[in-house]
Amino acid sequence: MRRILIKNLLNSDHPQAEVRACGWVRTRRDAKGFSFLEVNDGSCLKNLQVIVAEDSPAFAALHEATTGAAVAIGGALVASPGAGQKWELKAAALEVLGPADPESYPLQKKRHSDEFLRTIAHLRPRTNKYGAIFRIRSEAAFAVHRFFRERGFFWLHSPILTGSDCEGAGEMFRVTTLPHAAPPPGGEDPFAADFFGREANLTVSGQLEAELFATALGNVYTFGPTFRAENSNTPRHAAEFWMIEPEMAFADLNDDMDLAEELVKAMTTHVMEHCREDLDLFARFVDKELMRNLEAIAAEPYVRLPYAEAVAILKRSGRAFEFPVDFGADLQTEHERFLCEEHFRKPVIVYDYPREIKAFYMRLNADEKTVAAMDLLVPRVGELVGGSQREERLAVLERRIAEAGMAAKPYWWYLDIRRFGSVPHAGFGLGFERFLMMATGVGNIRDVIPFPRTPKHLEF
RNA sequence: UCCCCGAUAGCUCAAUCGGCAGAGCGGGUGGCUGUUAACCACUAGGUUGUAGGUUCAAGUCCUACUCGGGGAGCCA
Repeated sequence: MRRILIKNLLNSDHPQAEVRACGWVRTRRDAKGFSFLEVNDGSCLKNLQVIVAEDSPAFAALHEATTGAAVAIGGALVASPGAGQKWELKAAALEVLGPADPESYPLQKKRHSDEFLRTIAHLRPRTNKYGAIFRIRSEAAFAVHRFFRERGFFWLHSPILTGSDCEGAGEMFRVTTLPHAAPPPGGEDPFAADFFGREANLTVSGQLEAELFATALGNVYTFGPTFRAENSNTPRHAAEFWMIEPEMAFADLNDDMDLAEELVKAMTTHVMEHCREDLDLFARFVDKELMRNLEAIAAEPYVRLPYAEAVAILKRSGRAFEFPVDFGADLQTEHERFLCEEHFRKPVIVYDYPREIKAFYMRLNADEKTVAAMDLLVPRVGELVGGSQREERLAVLERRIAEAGMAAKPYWWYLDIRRFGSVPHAGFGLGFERFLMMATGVGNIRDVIPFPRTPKHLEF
């Protein structure tokens, strides 16, 4: 008999005489004459309550059905006389597919700390909280694709391996097939004997490739893993993380801010509509304010604030910041938090940053002092989105590359786009894990990605 | 990379001034006619992160290291 997902059994609108359910035992409660098994198959947060009576053939295997064991149960889905669940499964047959030694199985019914669960990341999805996180993660990814598809964007598979060593988004991971022990002789090209015959790295961003395709397909987005070899040790950074990077042709900074706001709202709304039960767990145990915050993020317009005004607000605040606020200096974490958590109490988009503190490819504004860049800041998470209108004027871009002290030659293809049919275009990057932190209230990026990669951590 | 805090049973934590290392949960055994973070009784479980030092005596004080957490920088 084919198994039925527990999610579907629990949503049944009628009793069923013969069903088969499979899953992992969360806990067993023995009474005189029968036992209750709580079985979870990952299809939803809730467990299926299974009744195993002493006089049932299922009883023989019960002693092995301990916490963590994989079981298959055949029986009748009947209305539960007890409070707390609508349906329960009266077992006629019980098979323990994979036992779990209760002495050494590390998960117990009671709450574990996130720190401990990180050390058993292979088992943590079997807990309520992590099961919920990764169901939400899957649904949020679906929301991304749905959002862009509905708007005529094409999903661009930007490369993971890249030959450009100068994307300016942070330290890169080197990719090589050369043996460790054989450093190339001095003077020669150290990469000549390597797989690609030149330096290769893992991508830090698909933006440049997305720009190329935006000038052909119009509107595109990338959604995949990116890699940064920064020695960042914070709850908001990982060496491998997923990023969503849309790029629009014939678009300016206002279009860019509109798109970012719409995307965050659509992802939030989608998760609220499709992950109600899982989100509830976070609203109850992780962040009491969660639902109210998400409703505001999904519905209220975001503040749009030129950088110069942000600086003025911070100066007027009378707040003693650890780092002084001044035009020309980048906003510090404490400044960003003040703006969106205390002053406005909602998401804030800061735009038109001083040119000196932003990347070379951002479009120079008419004032020649600022660039058309924007950051979307959200309470608790900080920078969720960073984007800009791109510099489409060849001469200006070449000047900016020179000013940044960079060589123009490796960018020949990037500059070609400005030579042939150049158009105004804009895009941004949204950190997928940071969105998940915002959506669930989880405070550490390592807990919203299945197998976190951070400095000195590559287990699993 | 810098600053701060921490590490005691499988997990979460206690241990007063430096003086016998404990509890809850989890595990095991038994009990209980419907439980649902079940309940009741009994029970096993420890090189106090590692290495050194001070002391009659160190979980407790000192030094170094390892690991974990928080904050900062870098960013998404």
